[in-house]
Amino acid sequence: MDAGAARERILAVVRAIPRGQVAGYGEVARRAGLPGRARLVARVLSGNGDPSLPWHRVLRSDGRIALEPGSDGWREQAQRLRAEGVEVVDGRVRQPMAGPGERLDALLWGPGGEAPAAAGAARPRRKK
DNA sequence: CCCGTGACTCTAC
DNA sequence: CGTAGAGCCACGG
Repeated sequence: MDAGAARERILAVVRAIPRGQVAGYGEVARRAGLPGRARLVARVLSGNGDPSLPWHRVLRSDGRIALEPGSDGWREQAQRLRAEGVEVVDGRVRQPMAGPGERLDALLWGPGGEAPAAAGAARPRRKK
């Protein structure tokens, strides 16, 4: 698929995030059928330009806001989340996270056995 | 065409 | 919990 289609898919997934809930970049990418493109998601959000897009509901895999701490975007994202009832402490969303690969997704999108990220990640190396 | 950059992620220490 | 190292992707110089 071309980049344009991928972008649309990503935007669609982001728009589908329910109010008051959040999702990780990797999770969004996966749900958009683009495993391993978490970075692409970030790129799309950085230059979207759509005011109605709930970009603030997308966080890093560890629940932290991806933007530069203290920056305007950072503050705005935290504020928007709190406005939706999401607990944000020191740029981090309070969530009882499970293990890697499904910290945010499993809890937010349901227990429907999501496959572990394993994308863009360091592949199993055993060195030393 | 090579190289640096970044709203990313994961494994090791 | 924090840092360092290593993949991966799309883009711009």
